[in-house]
Amino acid sequence: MGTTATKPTDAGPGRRTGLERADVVAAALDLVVREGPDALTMRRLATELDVGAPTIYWHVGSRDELVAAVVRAQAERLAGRPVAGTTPRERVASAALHIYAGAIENRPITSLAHQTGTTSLLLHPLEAALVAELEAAGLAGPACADAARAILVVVTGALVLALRDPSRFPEAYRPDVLWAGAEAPIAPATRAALCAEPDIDALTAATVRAVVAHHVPEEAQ
Amino acid sequence: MGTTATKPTDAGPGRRTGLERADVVAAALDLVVREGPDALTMRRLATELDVGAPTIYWHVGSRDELVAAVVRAQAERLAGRPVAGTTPRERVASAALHIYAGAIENRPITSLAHQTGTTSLLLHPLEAALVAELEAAGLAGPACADAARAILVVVTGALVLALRDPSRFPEAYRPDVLWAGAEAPIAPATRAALCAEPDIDALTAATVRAVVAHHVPEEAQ
DNA sequence: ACTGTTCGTATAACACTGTTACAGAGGCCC
DNA sequence: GGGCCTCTGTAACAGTGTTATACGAACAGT
Repeated sequence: MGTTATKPTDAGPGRRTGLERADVVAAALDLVVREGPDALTMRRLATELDVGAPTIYWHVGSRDELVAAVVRAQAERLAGRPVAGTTPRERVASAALHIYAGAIENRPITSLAHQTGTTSLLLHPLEAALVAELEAAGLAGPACADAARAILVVVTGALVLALRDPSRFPEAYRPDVLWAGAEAPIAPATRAALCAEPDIDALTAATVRAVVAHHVPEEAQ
Repeated sequence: MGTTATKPTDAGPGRRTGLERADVVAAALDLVVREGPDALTMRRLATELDVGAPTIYWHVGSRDELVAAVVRAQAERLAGRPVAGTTPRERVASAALHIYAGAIENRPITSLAHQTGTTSLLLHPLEAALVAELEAAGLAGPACADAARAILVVVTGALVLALRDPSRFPEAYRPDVLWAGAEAPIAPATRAALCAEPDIDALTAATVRAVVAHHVPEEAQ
């Protein structure tokens, strides 16, 4: 009789699930998209994949590495968008705003990148697309790199502003409350404008265009 | 004999330490400055104050509130710096760069603000100083608020860039490695410039000035 | 067919984290 | 004295990232 039958069960130390690193990263990305950055827990992800926690570690090494891989995966998904516009300035601004929009649309992953300090990883494709357009516009070398970085700075700052969640800190520290109670002598109209919720998309677009105009020469005509 | 002598010991549930909320916040700020944002643990802070962990909660409510208070305290420390320059543009740019410099000098707290999404709390004094200078330059209402926010976006983005720590993500994702291996057709000079470590201070100063020039009219003379 | 090595996985634990339930002293007011 | 409020300690809960260990399955060599 089969004392220890060793039946081909699908649970136990020896079973192979055919899991690969890419599968783990994909599942992690999916989990973050579905349930937000805080849901990305090693045990939670392991459960999602019907696997034990150490298996995750075997495949991806550590949580930091996993997050970096997830952010990179998202960055590559964002990279494909076509650039619009006819003049060099329009095309450069378009490249910048596309990635901004893509990051906004996928809030959870962008937040994850922020929390872990990997924003620059997420935005790397933006830099690449920018560099391509900037070189097409005639820039090269350090001038080109500086222009790309300046635009990147604006997009990064805009993302921080757009993704901030005032519900996380206490009532008294909400921006509008802060402005309403500021003792500095501010004109009433200005104070009201500061208390109101900003139109971040418009602000971003205008600021990006200003910085682009500062670096990209106007088209010769 | 004193069976339960209740000697005036300085340990036990009933003792008063004279601790106040402000002390807790100050100790937390000090701890972060000395040992970095990750050292700010409720138990660690409690040990630092020679007190039990629940005492911290009694005074500050939760970690989120504590962090917000710490960031606010740092923000107020940053607010005092005098603004330099004679023309309105110079003065506005000076106010922005002062806070940028202050945030850079206190990396740990700035990182803490970043990780917890309270950057806008840290930068609020910047906004206030900016608004004062912008109004002095003749701006008011929405135009003034937009200008302040645009400049704030640049400073925020610059801080993210300046504080990123490449040692946190794996070798293959370091910016220079990424650029060296990018398959896009980039001119060699540009590629070299992208691989090099950027001069973030100079980049920030130039970008701030560009955005300031976009919002603040040139001085009538 | 037998071995031995490598791969991939599970169980169980460690050292943490934020947070809270509870109890109990000390001071205050009546 | 009694009662209340303030503050504090002990102990725990549920959760985190991570690792030591063991163990089965697949493959390689003879």
